[in-house]
Amino acid sequence: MATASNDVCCAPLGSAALDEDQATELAALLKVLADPARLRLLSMVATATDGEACACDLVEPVGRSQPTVSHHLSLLVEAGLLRREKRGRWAWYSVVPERLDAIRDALAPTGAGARC
Amino acid sequence: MATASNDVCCAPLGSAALDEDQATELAALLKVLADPARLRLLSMVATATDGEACACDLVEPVGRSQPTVSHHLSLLVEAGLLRREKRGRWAWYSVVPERLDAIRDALAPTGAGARC
DNA sequence: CCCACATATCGACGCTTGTCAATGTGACGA
DNA sequence: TCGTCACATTGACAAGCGTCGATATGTGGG
Repeated sequence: MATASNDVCCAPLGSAALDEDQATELAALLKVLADPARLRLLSMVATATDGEACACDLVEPVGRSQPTVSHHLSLLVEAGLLRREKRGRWAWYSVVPERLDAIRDALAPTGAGARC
Repeated sequence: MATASNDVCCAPLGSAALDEDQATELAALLKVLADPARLRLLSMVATATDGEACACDLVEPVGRSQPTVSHHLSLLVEAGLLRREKRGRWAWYSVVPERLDAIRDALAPTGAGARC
């Protein structure tokens, strides 16, 4: 439920004080990033060749159990930061750069770029 | 203890896969941001006139008790995101823009700017 | 001095979350 | 069809965190 219907865009921190709803939405997105395992998974996918990585290649290097990795990947997908594509019995993940850009813009001191 | 000795700089997500230590450090910093009350406090200080705000003017609009607000402000200061200056019996807070920039750079897809 | 005020600290409470072992669900190959 | 492999889901547990009331600390005014 509530599968990344969010659009954090257009709310730079320095342009206007956030109300409770905006803050809750942005906090929820940042909370997904604020975990070592998920940051590592995201960076591993981001730096993978061809821009995508198979889940089977992520479990061992991240140093967590397979269910834990699957759980983190699901959170990243649900937050719109990763895209999942099943091929046969493997799951391939790729980054959604726009989503990361939206976060960075939300943290901008000024009115952000011409994105909005 | 460990009062913001961090320098998250120079580790863009998309340039190389983060190791456990880098990920833990960046996650700790993001975790401070990933809370509605702290995001609101940060944005209120950022948009305040003269770039600084008195704690007494933050308690009521943020809708939390005074001890809770004080706690969140302390976390933001400890993370290096806010600067605290005591004047008489009041505490004035101002943002540390470089710190926010460092976070945004760490989330950059490429090798970031010429900051490093 | 003593009191009022602004802020910080303490102690406690529920809720959230990261983690794993065990199990479920499909997809391929023999 | 059966077994194996890749991945997701479930259930449970400990640790962390946001919150508040009560209290401590420190500052200025009368």
